[in-house]
Amino acid sequence: MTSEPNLLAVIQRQLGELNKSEAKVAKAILKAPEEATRSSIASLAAAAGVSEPSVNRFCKRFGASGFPDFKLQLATSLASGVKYVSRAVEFSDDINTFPSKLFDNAINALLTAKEGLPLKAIAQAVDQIAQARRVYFFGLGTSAAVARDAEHKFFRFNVPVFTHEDPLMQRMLAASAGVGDLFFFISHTGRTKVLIEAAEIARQTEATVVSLTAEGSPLAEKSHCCINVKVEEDTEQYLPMTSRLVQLVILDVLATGVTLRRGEGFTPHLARIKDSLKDTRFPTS
Amino acid sequence: MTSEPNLLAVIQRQLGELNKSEAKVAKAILKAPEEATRSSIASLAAAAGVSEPSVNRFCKRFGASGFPDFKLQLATSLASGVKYVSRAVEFSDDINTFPSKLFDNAINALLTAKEGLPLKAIAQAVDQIAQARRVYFFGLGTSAAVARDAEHKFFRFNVPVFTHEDPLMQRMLAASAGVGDLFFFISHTGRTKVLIEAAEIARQTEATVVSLTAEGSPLAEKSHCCINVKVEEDTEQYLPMTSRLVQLVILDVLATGVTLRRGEGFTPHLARIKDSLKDTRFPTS
DNA sequence: ACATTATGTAGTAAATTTACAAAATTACAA
DNA sequence: TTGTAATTTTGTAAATTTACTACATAATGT
Repeated sequence: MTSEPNLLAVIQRQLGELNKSEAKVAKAILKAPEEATRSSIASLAAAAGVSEPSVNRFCKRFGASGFPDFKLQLATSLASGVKYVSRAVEFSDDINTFPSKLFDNAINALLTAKEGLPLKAIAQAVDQIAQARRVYFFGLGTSAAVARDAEHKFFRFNVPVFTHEDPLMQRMLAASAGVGDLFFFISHTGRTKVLIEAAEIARQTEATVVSLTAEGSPLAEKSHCCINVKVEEDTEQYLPMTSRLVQLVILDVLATGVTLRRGEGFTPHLARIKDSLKDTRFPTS
Repeated sequence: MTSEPNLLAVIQRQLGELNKSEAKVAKAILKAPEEATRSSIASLAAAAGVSEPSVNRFCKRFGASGFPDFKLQLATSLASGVKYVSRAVEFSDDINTFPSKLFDNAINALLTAKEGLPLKAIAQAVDQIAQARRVYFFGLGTSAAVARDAEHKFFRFNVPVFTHEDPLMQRMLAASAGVGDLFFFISHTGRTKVLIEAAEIARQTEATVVSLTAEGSPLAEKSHCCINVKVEEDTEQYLPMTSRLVQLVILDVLATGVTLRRGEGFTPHLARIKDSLKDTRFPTS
């Protein structure tokens, strides 16, 4: 399978090297690519003002086996290239439009994050968490909720986890850290002063510092291991919505990674925790 | 433009409602989707063991104008890179496979949720939150973290918000509620006893009870307004991962809804809060 | 003016769709 | 239950649309 990233770009680039009728076809496609994927060879030929075989030859020139194959490649190219463009919510939006927009943005953020996952850093973090004697999840503001979620999740893996939203507690805990302690900092911007200070303090001990934050940020620089999240979010104008979703999924990934490392023998332990919750719930009818 | 984001997920979901030969076609496609986009109607019919018109009817059932159009939609759907059907992580997975699986599952959950958004309930909830004198977000376990996130978010809208993870506090607050108070319960299963009890207590006062939980659950029944989340998650075997993501986005939707109701005049207020955080961060270099 | 390349015409093969008939399923009454 | 009518489902065959090939003509360059 050809892994050309964007067929349209390729066509655009080769425009000069094409002969007259091929160029006509190219222009017609570049003008209305979506439409081209839906039209027949006859209608595209008409739109370009050339004959059908010319269109066919054009397709073959670009590596397709024929017109249908070309349409397919074009469609895939359009889908992966355009994706869902993040759309900002406007004041003119109503109940029928803005919820979908927010969902689209969320989905888009996850798609983007998935493509650029820092697998190496993740694997390293999994190792460090699995080996840690104690894990502290620290975050502030929105990231505090993420830290809380992480606590719940990792707790089930028999890892002694702690969370604190209070910056002073975070500092004190960081100061009294030692070998086997792991400090996991969560921050979208990586620029929150008090959090960076706590990381700095932890760094002066023998503890391990891991962070889930923006690449190249002050927080990232203080860390032994940094998991970079690439989420383009206009934090200046809007509240952080999508970044914390990505953070949560990455924490799921880390938790899952730790479980996988433990192997199948660990599942009974999870089942036991599950059972302990049984009596707190009404049974399913 | 058809706004179906993921054709394969739709097919997967409707599998039960299809008749025999349509189901055969569906299975053949789900088994080898990539191949289906490249094959002719004849070969796909052969692969599925049905006649050509059956394949054609199948395509039309899913909103396509015919087989070629269907192939196109399928191709676009595949191009987005999401592996449609939620796939469980296996112990044989490694760092290269399981992170993508988790992301795919998360994306899928959001896609599915987006399709079946209970807009009416959401609009109603927005109304009630906007009118409330005080809003309490209650959740336990994983949902406590979601409640905490909601608190952070709504706080910015000048709505007096409160969260408590302690079931006893939740009961006491519920008991002393009055007109203008709104209790927002968050629970994936809707079957957590102590939470339902708190909802029951709140219901006996003049407060409004809203819940974000499973349809038809005991908690939903106690509520004036229930936002149903349709997330098929094997909570018995795995930990809830995707449901809380959906919950978070829905809370974003609610918060956005409240902002939109307030109108443009409210933006300065948000800007002020934003500014108050300025000094806590290192400036961007 | 010749060779070469480019383009179009017309015919052919293939693929898709439609119309209709047979088969299977369901609903209902005896 | 069992048989029968109504309905739905499925397949066959013909019609139509679509794409491709071979060849002829036109354009271009030498």
